[in-house]
Amino acid sequence: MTDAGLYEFEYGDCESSGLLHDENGFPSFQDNDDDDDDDEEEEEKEESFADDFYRCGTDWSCLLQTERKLKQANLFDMWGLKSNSESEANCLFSPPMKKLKASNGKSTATHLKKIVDRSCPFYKKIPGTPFTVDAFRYGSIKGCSAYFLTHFHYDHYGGLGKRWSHGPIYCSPLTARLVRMCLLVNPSYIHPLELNTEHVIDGVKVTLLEANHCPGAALIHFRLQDGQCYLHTGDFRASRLMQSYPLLVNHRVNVLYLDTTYCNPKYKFPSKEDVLNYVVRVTKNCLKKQPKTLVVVGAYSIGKESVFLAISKALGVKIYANASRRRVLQSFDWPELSGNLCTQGNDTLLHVLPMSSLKFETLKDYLKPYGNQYAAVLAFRPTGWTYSETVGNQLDLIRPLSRGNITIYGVPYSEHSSFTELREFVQFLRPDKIIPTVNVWNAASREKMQSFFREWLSCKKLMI
DNA sequence: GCGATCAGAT
DNA sequence: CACATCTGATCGC
Repeated sequence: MTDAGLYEFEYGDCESSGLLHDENGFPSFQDNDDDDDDDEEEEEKEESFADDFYRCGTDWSCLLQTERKLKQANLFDMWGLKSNSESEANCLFSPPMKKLKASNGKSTATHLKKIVDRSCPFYKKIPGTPFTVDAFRYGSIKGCSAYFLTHFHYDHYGGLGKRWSHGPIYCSPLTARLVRMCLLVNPSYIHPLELNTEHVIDGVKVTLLEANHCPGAALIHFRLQDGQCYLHTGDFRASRLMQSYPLLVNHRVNVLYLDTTYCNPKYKFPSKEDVLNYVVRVTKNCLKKQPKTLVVVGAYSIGKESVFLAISKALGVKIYANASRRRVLQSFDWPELSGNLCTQGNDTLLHVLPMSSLKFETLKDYLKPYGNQYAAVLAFRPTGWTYSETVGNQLDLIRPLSRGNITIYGVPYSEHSSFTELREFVQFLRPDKIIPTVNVWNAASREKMQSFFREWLSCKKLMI
C-alpha cells in the first residue's frame, strides 16, 4: 500500500523462489507463480502453513503486508468482489477469518470503514512446525495445530474466550490457570507445560523458560527434528541469569523472535531492584512526614506485583486488593504475596488499584469513605518507561505530580528489556536471524532495528 | 437486548 | 513515547 520494497538487507531477498533453502537454512518458497485460482477449500494444495514466512526470507519489508485495519474499503470490496487473500499476488498471510462482505445497497461510509483484515502475520508462525505463538485473534489459522501463549496479557491472548475451539493451547501452568479462570476457555483445550522441561509436541522439542516479564510469562524454545532451534521471547526482560540457561548455552539459536519494545538507545531505565529500593525509600520518607498516608500502587491485570510486595515487606503491612484482583493474585501460588493480602481496605495503608484510578479526582473520591483515617495519598504508577528521562537512570530526578494532599509518582519499573539489555542478550545468543515482534508496523522503525542487529552482531563491535 | 468487536482515549 | 488496557459506540445476531 504505502511504501514498498525500498529496503535492502544483507542476506537473502524475496525473489529467491527457485532455491530449496535460503541463506538461513529455511526451505524457500515453492514457486507456484500465478495467483492460484483454486482457492476455495481448506484442503487444496499442500502449501505449507508458513510459506509466507519462507517467501519473506530476510526482507523485512514484507511486513508491509500488514494486518492493519483498513480505514476505507478498497475497490474490490466496493465493487462487491470477493477479497480472497490467497489469490492476492503479494499476500504473505493466511486467509481472513471471515470473507469480507460486499457492501449491499444500504451500505454507508460507516459500513465501509468496518472492514478489517484479520490474517495472522508471518512472525507469529514457527516455520517447519504447525505452531503459532500468541495468535488467537485470527480465528482458525490454516495449518496450525498448536497455539502457544507466552503470557497472560491482553495483547497476546486477545481472541481467547469461552468459545475458543480452534485447537490446543500450550502455555505455562500459571498462564493456563488464568486462561481457564478469567477467560473461561474450555479446559480440554488448555495444555500446561512445566517450565524448564522438554516436551515433545508434533515431533518438536518444546521448552518453556522463565521470561522475567509478568507471572507465568515464558520464553519458548523450539528444537526441530532437523536440529534447527528457534527462540520466541514473547515479552521478556533480558537478564544475566538467562545467560546461564543450559538450553541457551548448549544450542545455537538459529532464529530469534525478539521482543523489541524498547529497541532504541533512548530507552534507558534502572534495574527493577533499583526502582523497588527507590519506591520503598520514597514511601518511608512520606510516611515519616505524614503517618496518615494511604499508599496506592497502580496495576493493570498482572505484572509489577513486586512493587507493592516490596512496600509490604519493607513496612510490614498487608496489601489490600479487591476481590477479583485477589483471586488472580492468589492463583499465582506465590506464598509471600498470597500470605500478605487482605480483604478489607481498612486493614492496611497499602492498596492496589487499577491504573485508571491513579488520577487526582479519582483518588480524592477513593479517600472519602475512609474519613479521617488518612490525610494524604501517595500513589505509584509503575510504567515501563517515563518520558521525563533525558535523565535515564537517575531515579532521584523523578518529580511527582502533586495536587493538594495527593502525590503521584511515575516510576520506570519495566518488564521489558532496555536497549542495552537487549543488546547484551543478542550478543550472548548470536542468532543467525532476528525477527522483531514489536514496532514492526512502521518501515523506518523496522529498518532501524535491523541496523542495530547488524551492528550488534558484526564481530568488530563487542563493547558493552 | 446482548455479547463481541471497534475506534479512540488514557 | 508507548504499555496494556479501558471506555463508549457500533455491529451482528
